[in-house]
Amino acid sequence: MAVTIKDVAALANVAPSTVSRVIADSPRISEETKQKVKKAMEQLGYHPNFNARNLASQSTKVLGLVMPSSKDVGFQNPFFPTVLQGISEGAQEKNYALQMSTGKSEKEVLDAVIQMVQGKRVDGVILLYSNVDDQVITYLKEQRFPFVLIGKPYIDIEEITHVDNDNVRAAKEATEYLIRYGHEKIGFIGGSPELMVTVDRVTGYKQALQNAGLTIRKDYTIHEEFLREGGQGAVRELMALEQPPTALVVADDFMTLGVLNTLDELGISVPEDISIISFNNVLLAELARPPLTSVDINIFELGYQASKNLIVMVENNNEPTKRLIISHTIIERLSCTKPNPVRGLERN
Amino acid sequence: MAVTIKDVAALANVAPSTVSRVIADSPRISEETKQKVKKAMEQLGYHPNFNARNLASQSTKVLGLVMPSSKDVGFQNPFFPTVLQGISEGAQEKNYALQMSTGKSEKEVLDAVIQMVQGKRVDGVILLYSNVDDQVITYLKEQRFPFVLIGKPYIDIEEITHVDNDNVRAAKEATEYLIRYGHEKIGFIGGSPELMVTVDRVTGYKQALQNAGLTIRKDYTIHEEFLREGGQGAVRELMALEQPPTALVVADDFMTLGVLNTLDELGISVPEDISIISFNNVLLAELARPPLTSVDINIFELGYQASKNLIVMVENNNEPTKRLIISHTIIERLSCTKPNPVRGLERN
DNA sequence: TTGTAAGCGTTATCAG
DNA sequence: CTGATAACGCTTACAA
Repeated sequence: MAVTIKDVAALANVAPSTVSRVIADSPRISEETKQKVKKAMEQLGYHPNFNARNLASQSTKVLGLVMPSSKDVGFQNPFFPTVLQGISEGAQEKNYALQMSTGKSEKEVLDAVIQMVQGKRVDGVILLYSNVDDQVITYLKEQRFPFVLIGKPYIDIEEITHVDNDNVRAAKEATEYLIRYGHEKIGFIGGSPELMVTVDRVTGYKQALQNAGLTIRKDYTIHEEFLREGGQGAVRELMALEQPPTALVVADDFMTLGVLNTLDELGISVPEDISIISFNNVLLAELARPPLTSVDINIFELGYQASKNLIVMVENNNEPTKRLIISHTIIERLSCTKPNPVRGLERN
Repeated sequence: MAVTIKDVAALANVAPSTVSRVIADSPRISEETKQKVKKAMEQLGYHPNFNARNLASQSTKVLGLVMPSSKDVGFQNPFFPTVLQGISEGAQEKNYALQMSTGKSEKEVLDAVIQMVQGKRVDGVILLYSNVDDQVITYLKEQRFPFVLIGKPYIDIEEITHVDNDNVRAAKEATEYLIRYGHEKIGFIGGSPELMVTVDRVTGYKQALQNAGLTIRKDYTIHEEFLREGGQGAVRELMALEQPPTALVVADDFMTLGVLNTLDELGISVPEDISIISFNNVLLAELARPPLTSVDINIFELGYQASKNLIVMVENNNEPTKRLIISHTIIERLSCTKPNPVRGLERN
């Protein structure tokens, strides 16, 4: 059917192995035949068959991507397209392809991963999320299969290569940013406490309060099951307190959108009545009303470093496990200002 | 290294070919040996090697996904995660895997596709976008390689299997919806006129106006290069007209977010001063302020049907080209109401 | 520097 | 119904 290495060999008057060497850009081959072969490949429009190559070389030049189960609303988070871009760029640079594995349930996801790995479809795997007590991680470790996690592992942190932000520091700085504005009653709204990001960000938030000598009120920290309905009640509760916060740290831009809505319904305006700083700095942050002051966590870079490093792990066997910390920056926009004294007293 | 078909054969006391038949669930094989072999596979923890299988069978059970070049802002549109979910589900049902191809420029994307196809990495391809004069389509057609397009092709519409909405009807209905509220001055904001979606939606918008006997004003139709800065100027211009529209048809929820912002800056409120109906009904539409009345185009289904149909094309050679139209529905929320008579006069 | 030949793990074609 | 055996297209010792 298609043109194979043999056809090229025949046309160039060399052995198939020579052609193979040219493809691999082997050093020990004369410039002359190299050119001759290349010309023949050109002429015939030759493209190597990956399946054959993979089979022979026992590797695929493909990275597997494990997404959260698709029923997860988090899937809709603009975080994913961006991290994908980063991964994709890192992979492309080294000529790796990307294979996605998804599933409707956690079990389906695990099965898909097993197929990928055992079927030798991929050389390594990137996990785009991390659940508590994750089966996939357990499996991958047990198989000693190369993988990197984007985010922070729950367990065996020293044994799992991962790329993450310093989320506690980021949250600490975000909170301090509000404190510098003079806020003392600062609330925290985050996602499921089962997510490490949430845990880290709450920690940082509390550290900042503590350092500043502010009291940490338990009723100031709430967890919504990610936006939508969830947000409504939570924010309402928070604002109905006798001493409602004058500023909010919200763990995710997308979530902030929901918070903004509820606030609007309550007739509370941002930043006049309440300041908000949030996280991730996705395109949305810029488009929100008001534009959000947000901690840019460099999503693209998270993905880029993940694939970059996975590839070294794959290519140099026995790479040490690493922890890569991506930097963050606070992007100032219009959602923060000084506390409103009037509003602060209003309910005393 | 790993356990192969031979090991299974040895343990089960049959020939490798028999094992292969069991895997393929061949009908002509005794229930007895089938069980025997299955037990052996179980016992050894056997998993077929896809590379070997692909090589021998000349097919991969993998579908290729072609995304727009990643520098494209459109990449950030929440449209993608959703359509991916649909594609993924259709693929999973038939045990197909998904391989992504991306690139920073159009050329890189084309190269990636060529690699996929020539390298026999995939059995078919799904295009998640369609550019005018697209190289990828040209290439795929020329190779007679199975592919389906999500959206509407620019050319050779009868020869390209695609799944799309009836965007002109959808836009017509959306516009009529506004007309029914009593609006007569209706503007249209859409993306690049190089995109078929935009073209179709403008067409539908104009049809509705015409049918209703309303004049089609040229200065009422504007195209922004997708949100952000673009939106600003355009919306301002529109609202600065002597007779500014009292309602807007906006071609994309994400874009509407930008429009909403500019409107807010201008002190124009939705829907009191101006009504807006938009398209896609992504999660964002629900979260916007006010919640957006939006045409639900069934994004998931677009993806689902795309992979479903691509798989039949791949498996039954010579399937006829099809055009699949996915239904749409207007989801009413709070961004539309009757025209505000006061505002209408204000500038006369 | 280049050629020969033995795999890589399956599937597919024939026989039996 | 099952077993040999030849592909599939490429890589990689081992020779030359």
